[in-house]
Amino acid sequence: MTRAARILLVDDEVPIQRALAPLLRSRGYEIDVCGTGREAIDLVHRHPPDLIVLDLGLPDIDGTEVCRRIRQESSVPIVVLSARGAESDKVAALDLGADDYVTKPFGPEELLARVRVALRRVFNSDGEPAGRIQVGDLAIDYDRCRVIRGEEDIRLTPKEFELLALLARSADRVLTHRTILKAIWGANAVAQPEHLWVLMAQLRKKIEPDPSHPLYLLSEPWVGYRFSTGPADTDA
Amino acid sequence: MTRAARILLVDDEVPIQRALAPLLRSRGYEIDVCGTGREAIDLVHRHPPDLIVLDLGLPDIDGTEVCRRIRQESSVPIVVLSARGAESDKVAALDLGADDYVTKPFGPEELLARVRVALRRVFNSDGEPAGRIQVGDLAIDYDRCRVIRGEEDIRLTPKEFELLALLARSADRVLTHRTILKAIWGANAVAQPEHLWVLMAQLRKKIEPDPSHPLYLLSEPWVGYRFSTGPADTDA
DNA sequence: GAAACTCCTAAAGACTTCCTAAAGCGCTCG
DNA sequence: CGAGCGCTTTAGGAAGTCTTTAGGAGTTTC
Repeated sequence: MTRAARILLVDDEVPIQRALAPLLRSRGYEIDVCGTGREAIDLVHRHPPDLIVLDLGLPDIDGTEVCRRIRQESSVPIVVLSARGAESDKVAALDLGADDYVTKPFGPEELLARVRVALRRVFNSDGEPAGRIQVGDLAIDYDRCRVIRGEEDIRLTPKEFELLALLARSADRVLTHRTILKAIWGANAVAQPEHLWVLMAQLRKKIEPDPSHPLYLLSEPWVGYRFSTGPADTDA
Repeated sequence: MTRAARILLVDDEVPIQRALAPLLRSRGYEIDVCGTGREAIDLVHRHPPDLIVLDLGLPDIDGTEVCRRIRQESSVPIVVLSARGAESDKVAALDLGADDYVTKPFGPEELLARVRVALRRVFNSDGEPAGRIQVGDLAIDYDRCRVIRGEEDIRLTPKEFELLALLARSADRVLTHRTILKAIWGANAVAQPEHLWVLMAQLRKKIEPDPSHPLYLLSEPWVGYRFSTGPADTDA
C-alpha cells in the first residue's frame, strides 16, 4: 500500500508551471501549485507536502525568506530553482535550509533526479513512498490520518496524529524533546515540554493496549521518545 | 562537546587535493585524502567518514561504480565532483546514491555550502554525530545516549554519557581534570574535582566489568583520565 | 445558541539524577 | 611512621523529569 509523494511547486511564471507540473505528474507525483510565498507558507501548514520545489523569484516575499520561514516549522526537503547563478545566491539559499539549488535553465531529467534524491530521504529505504505503516497490530494510515489497531478504528486529534506520524516515520530512532516540540508546535512557538507530556499521555491512552506499559511509544528518559516496531527494546 | 566532522576526499588530481584539503581543514573539518576508488572503499570501512567528496574521474574504478559500492554498505552522504556536465551523467550518479553533484569548475563557497547541507543531515541539532561509534568492544550510541557492551544495553544518565563521549572521542589520550570539568560543567561553573570523582565512580560502576580494576576508564594520577581502547597502556 | 471537541494549564505523585558529605585507600614526603 | 594529598566509593536528600488526571478557554459543528 503505497501512496504518491506530494510535491508543492512554488513558481509564479505560468510557462514554468505549465512545463513542470505535468512533467512531475507524469512521474507519478501528486502536485500542488501556487504562485506566491504567502500561499506556499500557508499550504505547508494546511496540506503538508513531502517535498517543495521553490522558485526564488516570487512576486511577494523573497524566495530565501520563504525558505527560512518554512524551515522554522518544517523539515520538508526544499529544492530551489533560480535564474540567479551567482555563488553567493546559492550559498545563501543553501544555508537558509534549502536542500538543493538548481540554476535555470536546467534539464528536466536533472531536476527529476534531484527530486528523487531529496525524496529518498523522506521515504523508507525500499524507495516506495509509504502511505501506511504496519507495526504489530497497529496500522498507521497517513492518507486518512487514521490509526487501526486490530479491528478497531481509532480516531486521533490532529496533534495526536502529527506526533504519532512524526515518531513512526523515524521508527526505532530516538527523537529528542526539542526536535518533537519544534516539529509539532513550530520553532518559535513557546512550546513547553509539559505540552508534550500531556499529548503523549493522551496518545498512549488511545493506542497502547496498556498505557502504563507502552509497547510502541517508548520514552528514552532525559533524551526523548522513540517509536518501537518490535522487541528491540530493553526490559521494562 | 562537539567533534569535527570527518570528510573523505577522493580525487587523483594533485592540484585539486592541494586546493580542497586545506580549504576544508580551514573550516574545521577533519580530512582524509585518497586518490583511487579502491582506497576509498577500503577507507569507508576502516575509518568511516561522515561525508565523502568524490571526484568521478578516478584512475582505477569508474566513479559511479565507487558510488554504488559505497552505497551498498553505508548511507554516508556523497557529494560528487565531475568535469562532465551532461545531464545523463548527473542523473546516473544521483540515482546510484550520490547526494549532490557539483560540476567543475565550481566556486569553493558553493562546494562548502553543499557540504554543509549534506552534513546537516548527519549531525543532529546539538552538533553531536548521529549513529554509533565503536571503541574497543564498547559501542557508543549517540542517538539514544546509551552504551552497548557485548549483548548488554546500558543506560547512562546525561552527565555520565557526556563524560564517556568526551573521553571516547579523545581515545587513548589523556584529558586533564580541568579540561573535563570545563567541558561538562561549563567554563564558569563552580565545578569541583569532587564532582568528577563521583561521576567517574558511577560511570565505572555501570560500564566496567570490574569497577575497581578499570579496563576503559583509566585514571592518570595527578593529571587526569584516559579512555583506553585496548591493552596498549603502559603499566608499571 | 448549545453541544462537542481540541488543546492548554495546573497539580499531585512516582521516579531519577546529581550535588553534598563523609569514610576509606594508597601514595609521597617530612 | 604518620600527616597530607589525590582519588575511590557509598549514602542521603534536594531538585529535576516524566506520567497521569482534571478542569477550563477557545474553537468548530449542528
